[in-house]
Amino acid sequence: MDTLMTRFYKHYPHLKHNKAVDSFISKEENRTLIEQFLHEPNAEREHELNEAFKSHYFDIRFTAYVSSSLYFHSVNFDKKHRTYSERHPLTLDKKTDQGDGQAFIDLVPDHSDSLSPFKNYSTLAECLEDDDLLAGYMALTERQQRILDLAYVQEWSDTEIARSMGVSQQAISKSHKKALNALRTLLQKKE
DNA sequence: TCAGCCGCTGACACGAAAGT
DNA sequence: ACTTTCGTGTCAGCGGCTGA
Repeated sequence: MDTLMTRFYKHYPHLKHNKAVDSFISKEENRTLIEQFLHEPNAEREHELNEAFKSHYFDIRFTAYVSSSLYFHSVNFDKKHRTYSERHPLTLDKKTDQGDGQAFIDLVPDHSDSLSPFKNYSTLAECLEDDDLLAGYMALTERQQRILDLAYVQEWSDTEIARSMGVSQQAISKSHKKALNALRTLLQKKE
């Protein structure tokens, strides 16, 4: 590798310390091209080498362009978002008169624990009001019904359901999805 | 940036029930 | 008896999210 670079820079001393050239040489396929050119220099091989370098240089510039575009786009987005929020604060985002820096939103009690619509039920059958949906639910296997009950009434994760049923999370995920697909198919047929 | 957790998916296997 | 279909299982791998 060292000898290759020494020989290469002997041909092109002006390219020494050029980062683009260094990264070009670091690639195995490019080293092979250089090796071939140095071993038997001719116009065809030089052209091949030049084309490979052009392609490599384009990649570098393209990556840099995309990277800087993403950076500036996100910075601009953040600036616009902040400016808009400051000019048009939502009622709940406004500061209170208390002088403690609190916003109205901070005074709203969090009732998220009691938001579950099925808190007072133990199975989906007890709370489904749509007849078609209920019929679809009843057509599922007992196991699938059980999984839907735990997932939507008790709000358990697949992992928790799996643990309680003594099977893997993947098995629950699969049955869960299958049950939903069965329900969807049944409802589509009814429409 | 990385590790851990969670959920999803594909591949493959097995047993039971239904169909031929 | 054999084949097909269905429900269910595991394993491996991937991606998204989150907290350290």
